[in-house]
Amino acid sequence: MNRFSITPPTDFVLARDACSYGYFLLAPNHWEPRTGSFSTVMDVGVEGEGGAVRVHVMQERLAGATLRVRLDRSVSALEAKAIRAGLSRMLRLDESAEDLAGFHALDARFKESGRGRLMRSATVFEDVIKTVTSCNVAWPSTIIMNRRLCETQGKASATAGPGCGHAFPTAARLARVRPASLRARCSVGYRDVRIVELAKMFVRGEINPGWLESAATSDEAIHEALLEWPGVGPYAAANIMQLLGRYERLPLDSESVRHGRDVLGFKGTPAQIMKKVQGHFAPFGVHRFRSYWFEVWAFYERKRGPAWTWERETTGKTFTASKLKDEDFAGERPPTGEREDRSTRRTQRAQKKRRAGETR
DNA sequence: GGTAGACCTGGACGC
DNA sequence: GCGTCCAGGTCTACC
Repeated sequence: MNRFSITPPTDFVLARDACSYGYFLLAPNHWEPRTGSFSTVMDVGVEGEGGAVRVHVMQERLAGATLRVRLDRSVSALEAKAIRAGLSRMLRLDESAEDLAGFHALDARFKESGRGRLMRSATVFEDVIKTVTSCNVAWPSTIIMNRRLCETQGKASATAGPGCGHAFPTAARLARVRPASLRARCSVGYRDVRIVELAKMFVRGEINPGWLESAATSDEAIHEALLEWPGVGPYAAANIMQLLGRYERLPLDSESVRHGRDVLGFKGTPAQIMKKVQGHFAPFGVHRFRSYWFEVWAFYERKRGPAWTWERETTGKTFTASKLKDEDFAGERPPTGEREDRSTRRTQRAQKKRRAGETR
């Protein structure tokens, strides 16, 4: 079998729902704007055996239309089942139109566009590592880290194709890598030890995806557990929770401060603005991350056009707080005073450093 | 509990 | 072309 079809939820639109979160721009995923098709590479075989599979998904431009899935090699029924499960997780095919109605009832702004699903990875492990690679780094570096993780540690697909030709590495694979090797080959920097340790925790069963994805597990229990993991702080924990489909916590970062200040008009220190952003989205209750995210996403789309037109190597690399802040958008240019503040702070730091050197 | 500084990389910037 | 600075979230030491 090298092709099959999937019946998605009645309101599912591939271009909208796949291009709904930054991970659609990260390897091994690839969105092709010209054809409106999504592809990825999945490692569905037994560890050490067989190659990865390139998976290509298309849909007619019609909500709820059948998803046509094409593979670059023939797969067994078991492998096909794993590919279906992976795609279902990535594209949130388990979230029906009725499920999203609850969100739209709380936040009617996104009812017309139908926004509600957030693209994620095929496995919890990949979501966790992708989150760690997005911490304390500009977005272009996250793109590089994920590409190199796939190219150097992931299983190769049988054929060449668009984007990365390798699957995302499994936990078993990353648990065996020396941290120094990961740092040298994948540019992950000090995250090397944390990534390998997380992989080992998955392999040893100390992190149990089943427990994390079980509806019986409380948000509080998961949040508490996540904060114990290496490389996972408040931002990463909240982000992993939204990837698990738990939208009540906001992963607030520097980008949230930019949004609070530039779009919502909040004033104050970054900490004060974050508090105001928290309060602003509180009325959206269990869906507050969706409200927050699609508001941010709408801002990006006003700047760069619809997400389904973005390409990883061009538009996709321009999403950094500093780039968005410094751009000369009509009516949204940062106040001159702020630019002067940045320049002044830089000069003051240089002076402080020089003084420190003189007193040594 | 709050704060300062180190961690590491790619990109921006000044010379 | 080279050197320096900056942004980014987590972690640890210290008060």
